[in-house]
Amino acid sequence: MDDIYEIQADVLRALGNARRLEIIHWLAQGPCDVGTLADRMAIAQPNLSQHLALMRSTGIVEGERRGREIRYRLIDPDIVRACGLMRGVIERRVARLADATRTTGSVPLAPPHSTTTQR
Amino acid sequence: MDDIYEIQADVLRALGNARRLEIIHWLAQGPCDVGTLADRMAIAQPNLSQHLALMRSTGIVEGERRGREIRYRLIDPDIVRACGLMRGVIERRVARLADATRTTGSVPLAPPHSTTTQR
DNA sequence: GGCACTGATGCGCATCTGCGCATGTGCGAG
DNA sequence: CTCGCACATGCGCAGATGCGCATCAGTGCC
Repeated sequence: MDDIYEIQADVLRALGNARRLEIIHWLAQGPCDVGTLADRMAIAQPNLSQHLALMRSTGIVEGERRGREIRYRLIDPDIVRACGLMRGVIERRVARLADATRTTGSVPLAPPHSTTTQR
Repeated sequence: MDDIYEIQADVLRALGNARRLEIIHWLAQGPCDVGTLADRMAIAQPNLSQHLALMRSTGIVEGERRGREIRYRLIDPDIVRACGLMRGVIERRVARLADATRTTGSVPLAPPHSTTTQR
């Protein structure tokens, strides 16, 4: 009755990856097969398939056979809306950071966990 | 100009954890100090501090000293809205799964990656 | 000053993730 | 039936995550 958090965390973890966010970005513009997606994203096909498998298992996307290709599509449009909200949050945060940096002349918070400079 | 996905992934990863979702749940009902939060969540204080530090570094929460306590609060209310959208997505998915299971008598998808039965 | 309290940080460990790589599987064409 | 194409899956490894534990740091009070 409370492990709804676990499930929600699974979905959010499935979204917490730049590659998968890019997948959502492309699928938000309409269904697409794996090959085309791999081509657009410049990503290895097995790697893409792994991401798609994960997103399938969490109920974010689903695939349907079309001849020998498989067309993937987003299941729930609210995923895109939620991502849009998140994006707004980020833009506001960046603006806030830029503002604080401009007025104080230094970075206000988060010395550890660089956040942006990863990988 | 495209690593906005990286930043967004950082935030979503920061939300992709049941403990941190619970933190958001409590903070959504008003600011709270660490001790009270640790008490409500039945979690070790150092562990809670680590979660809070991560959420601080991603700009989800912020803390302010109040005497010798520190009151944490959510920075952007849209985080809660996004989580609400996610919750709707999940409820719809669960309903869809239950429906498919009832009509077909078996689980329709995701044999691997059990999703719910982790840890 | 010393002390108690509140919170943050460092360390070590088990586990999970993401990737490249090789290989397996389902489909259509000949 | 066999071949080639489109995806999926298994394996192994480097790096990241979450936790318990001990310890450090800031604050108020005596």
